[in-house]
Amino acid sequence: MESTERLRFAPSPTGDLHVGGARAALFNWLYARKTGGKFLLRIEDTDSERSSDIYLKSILDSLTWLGLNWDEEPVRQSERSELYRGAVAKLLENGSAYRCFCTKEELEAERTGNPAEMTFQYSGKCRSLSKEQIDRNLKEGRPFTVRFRVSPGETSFTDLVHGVTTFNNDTIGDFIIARADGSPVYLLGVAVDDADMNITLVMRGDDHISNTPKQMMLMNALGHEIPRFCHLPQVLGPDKKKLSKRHGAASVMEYQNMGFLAPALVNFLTLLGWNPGDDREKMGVEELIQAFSIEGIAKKSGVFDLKKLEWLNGLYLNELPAEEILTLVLPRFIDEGLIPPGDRKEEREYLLKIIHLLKERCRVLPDFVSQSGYFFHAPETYEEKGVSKYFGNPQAADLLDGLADRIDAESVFTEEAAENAVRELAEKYEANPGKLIHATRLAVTGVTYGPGLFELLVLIGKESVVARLRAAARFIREKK
RNA sequence: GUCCCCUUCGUCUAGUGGCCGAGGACUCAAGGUUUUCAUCCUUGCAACAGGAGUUCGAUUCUCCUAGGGGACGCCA
Repeated sequence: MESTERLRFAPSPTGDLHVGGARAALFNWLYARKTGGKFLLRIEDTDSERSSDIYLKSILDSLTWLGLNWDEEPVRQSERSELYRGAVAKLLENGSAYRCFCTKEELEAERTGNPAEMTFQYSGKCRSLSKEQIDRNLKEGRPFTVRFRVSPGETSFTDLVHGVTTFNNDTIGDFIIARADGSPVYLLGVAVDDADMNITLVMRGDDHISNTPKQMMLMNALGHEIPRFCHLPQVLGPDKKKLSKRHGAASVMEYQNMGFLAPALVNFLTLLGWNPGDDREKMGVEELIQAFSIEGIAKKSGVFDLKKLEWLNGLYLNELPAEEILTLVLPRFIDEGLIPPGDRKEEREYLLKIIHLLKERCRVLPDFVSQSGYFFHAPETYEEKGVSKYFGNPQAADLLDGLADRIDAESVFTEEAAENAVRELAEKYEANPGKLIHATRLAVTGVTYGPGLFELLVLIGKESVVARLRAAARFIREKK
């Protein structure tokens, strides 16, 4: 059962965990868990300008929230500069790399030199500098970067989802592997670390396909074994462009805030670009691990369909015990000022009852808050289309007042009592019980939809119900 | 511009030469259930990018075209 498979997710802490990144992490994790291998984390923070620990923490928090636990201490590239320096020295020594003294300005000129061509490939100007020239430049203290010397030929690999992919090396310019300040650039870090961490399978977004030959060249030059590669399709926005903030929410944290459940997001993200081979849609994490396979990964990039996520989330929400929902929504009720801060037993019990009534009507967490205002205060307005439908009848005011009196006289206010009260009253006035039910709902909640009326009334309580019925009756009379 | 990748309903997808007059799911529409809404159930709308081949037979194989995406940085 124990396998030697080692996978990694390598985020760079320059922002919150992106949905696309999360999906890549998830696939790596699923495969590792499926095969009994290891899921490792590597923090690619070689760009000190843009990296920050705040984002690092945010990314780790999101991974944890999703349930993607990692196996070894995360590797931080910013802490391993000696390793990269050694690799650069080795490459310089064996002739695989060379110093490039071109300034940024010179390179810029090279680029804009032939705008029609748009070919951003380094000319190779410093490729064959003589030893004397190099020594002279060094002595003068001229800054330099280190470039990899791409040799002719072609580089090809068998991608686990795309099959054999081949690149002509002529189309790959000599690329920089170390900056003027000596720090390593992404390509070098990846090659060195994937080897050092004994990664057996590199699984990442397919926007990295064209980086693959470069990394292979580096690993070859360094004498490392080449891992297998598996490139995942991209996650797109509705406009078919890479998912980004423009599309609304692009980070895991935003979806968390929007009230989605982690298992629902995990389920949804797995199904985006992968399928079990049968018609299953709702799959728990264990089930996903069981069913996951590289063969099921799609080549085509997929559009993130928020509607489907909401549907799936609704399914998960529906089967979540009310107690757990309570823990999740309590802060939201407090934020909305519906209940005072703190966690008192009385409020918990009240909320629990509300959750029971609302549960199957909600798709995301905020729905619980937005649909339950009337459990805390009398409606301020009445839904317009309901008013014309149920409050238009001149008899309506009398009915509501009558119901208020009837309920007020009730000693124990139960669902049965409430139902009897409504039905008896309707009979007395020779009115349609359905009509009275609707009018009562509107009077008490202000809206025309919601949970069963009688359970609703009991939960709101006799006193409030009576007051609201009378207020509505007054509203109807004043309206005329 | 060069290179790489991709192309089945609006969206996620099944389909690996005949089982496809293309299946499922989300969305949408209609109906049923429900005191309302939601749930649930039923039904419906809706796709093989185009063109050449190969073959007795192409959604499935090959080529071309078109379209989309990605990469090309002292970012990752």
